[in-house]
Amino acid sequence: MATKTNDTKEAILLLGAELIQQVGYHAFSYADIAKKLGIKNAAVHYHFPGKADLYESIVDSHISNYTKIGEEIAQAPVPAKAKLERIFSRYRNLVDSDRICVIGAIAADYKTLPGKTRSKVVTLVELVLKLVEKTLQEGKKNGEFFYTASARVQSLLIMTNLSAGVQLARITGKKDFETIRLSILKQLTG
Amino acid sequence: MATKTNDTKEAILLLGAELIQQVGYHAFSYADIAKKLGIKNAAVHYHFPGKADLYESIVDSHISNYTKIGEEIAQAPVPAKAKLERIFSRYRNLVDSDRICVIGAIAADYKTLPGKTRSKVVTLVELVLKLVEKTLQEGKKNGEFFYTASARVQSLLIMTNLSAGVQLARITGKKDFETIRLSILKQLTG
DNA sequence: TTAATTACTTACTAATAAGTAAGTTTTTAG
DNA sequence: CTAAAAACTTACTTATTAGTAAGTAATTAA
Repeated sequence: MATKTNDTKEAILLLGAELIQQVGYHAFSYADIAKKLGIKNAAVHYHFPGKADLYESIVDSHISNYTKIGEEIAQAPVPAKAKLERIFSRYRNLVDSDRICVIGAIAADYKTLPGKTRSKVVTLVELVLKLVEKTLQEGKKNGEFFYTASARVQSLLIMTNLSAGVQLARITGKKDFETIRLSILKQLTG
Repeated sequence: MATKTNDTKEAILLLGAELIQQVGYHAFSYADIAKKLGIKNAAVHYHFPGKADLYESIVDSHISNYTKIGEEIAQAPVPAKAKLERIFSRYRNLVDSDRICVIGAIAADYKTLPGKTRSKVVTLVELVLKLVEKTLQEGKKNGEFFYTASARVQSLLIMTNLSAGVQLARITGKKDFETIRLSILKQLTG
């Protein structure tokens, strides 16, 4: 039962995330959102009183998305490589849609965010790192993956490759992201 | 012969870079700069007519800094590891001064930058990547470094580790950056 | 020493920002 | 069908933004 309200709220949330990832938190306004959605400024404030509330909801929705992915991945009877590629493909989509990852976007704005928002961001980051860490462990156990560092450290290395990879792709081109993505997998699979 | 002008202009440039790296391009104003330096708003506009001019000058100064480092490194009779660590220490300093790297900061704001500025950014990025690439090649030749990918790809991987590493450190703490930094060196030196 | 150039300040503007109070329309539940 | 709750719009306010025009002070060069 999708009410009109939920549609509008959801649309604001999606557009907000898009803008944060495309131009950054401080480079768009509620007026931009209102204009694009054909609603009035105050309607955005109705759903998200302050810009920080919008930000927080975006982080929340990412937390719930990655939680869901984590649950699905835990049980899925597929190779660890396929599981990892599911996360990789999310990053490739970012490159294609002119975005950077939420975590990278947030890191840039981090010093201007309220404390409450910050702690949710920490949750999100740890969630993603853990997800990759577990997949790496699974792959090693399987004999699919080879790496010498700890799974946690390897997760840090891979996620920083991906996160900065999409950022770099903005500047030097999409090909560099593909290069990075493929060489991570190559190194991992020996 | 450091005139008063050069002092002011240089101070604006340094503070501008600090702010871009700390809070991002759209989260500070000329008024912020003026206030901190004890000058008037219009004085900032005198030296850098538009905010984009300031941005461009900051990129320019980074280009000249890295060009200088490149020249020094090319001739220095020190191990490749020491040369690489010089770049690494720049990134460690960022973490300690609550900044992210210029390239990462710029990547976040990239879509809002004018074309002229963008092309300078490309120059800067390629410069840094090339610098690391050459150092990696030298280290491999020396027998100091071990890596299987091409030097260019290895440079991409290391620079994305560092760039996103300082960003991650904002969120999950400084220790994660140290972990990343040390494991890059460990993997490289076998 | 004086004329010109450089480095500013004062005093604005026009645009846009986030946010709110009060009223209106729409939806939903009984 | 109706009342009340939800989802808006209209119409503001206050603050801040980037930027400029015109004037003044300081430095430099002839």
